[in-house]
Amino acid sequence: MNLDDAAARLEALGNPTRLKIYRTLVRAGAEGLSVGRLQAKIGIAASTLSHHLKALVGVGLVSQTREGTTLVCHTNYDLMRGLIDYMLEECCSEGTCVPGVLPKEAA
Amino acid sequence: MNLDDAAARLEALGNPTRLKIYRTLVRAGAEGLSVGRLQAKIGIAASTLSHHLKALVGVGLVSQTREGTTLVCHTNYDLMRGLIDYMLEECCSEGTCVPGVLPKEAA
DNA sequence: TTTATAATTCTGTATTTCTGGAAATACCGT
DNA sequence: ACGGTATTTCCAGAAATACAGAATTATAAA
Repeated sequence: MNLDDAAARLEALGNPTRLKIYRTLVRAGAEGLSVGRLQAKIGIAASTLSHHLKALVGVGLVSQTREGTTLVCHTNYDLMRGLIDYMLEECCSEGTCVPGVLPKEAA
Repeated sequence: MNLDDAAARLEALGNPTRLKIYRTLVRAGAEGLSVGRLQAKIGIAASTLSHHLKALVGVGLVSQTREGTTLVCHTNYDLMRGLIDYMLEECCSEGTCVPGVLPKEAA
């Protein structure tokens, strides 16, 4: 993952409403959650939720599968793990965050 | 760390310029980097850099100590570690991201 | 084809963000 | 106090974001 992709994903998560959406989807587990159920849980206008979901889907953190008229949303664990790895490798240093993790381009 | 604080910090890192600033500071190591040296490395206007630094300092990810006329910037590893822990605990689930990590409010 | 449900897109408004030049401030040496 | 270097604040414009009501599309059932 490069810096721009990481920044885009951090930005997507860097909004309280979107972070809440993402966390709610994580807690829904493997079966995911439909947009409608998500709206009921979060309590925001459908159009607003749709915009936020579009942002999360756009950076790959969330994926959607259609089941009839309903759209089911899932979190993409691999991508989240990749993002966390990026932060550990690029934004931590010399074991100060996690023992054994070294920056790739250390001085 | 609560959701709003996490979101604020993710937002601070969710800008390519600020993420680059943060990563540059991490790579500078324990001695940190002055604002001037940072500007030379990043190559943006001083006022722009100052705005971005203010954002990073505001959420606690970066701290500054004055040494004469120069301001030296340091990353706050503890806070970054706390942010990563938040993501692992709240945004991953059932060992899918990291084995052994469970959400606090699992169904 | 009509009806109903689910979700998105359209539209508009208010607010915020990003950027950097110019001016102001902070600190130090003389 | 003065001069010089370092950094911030002030200001403004362009662009992006957040929000939500209204209209539209997508899908399925009758």
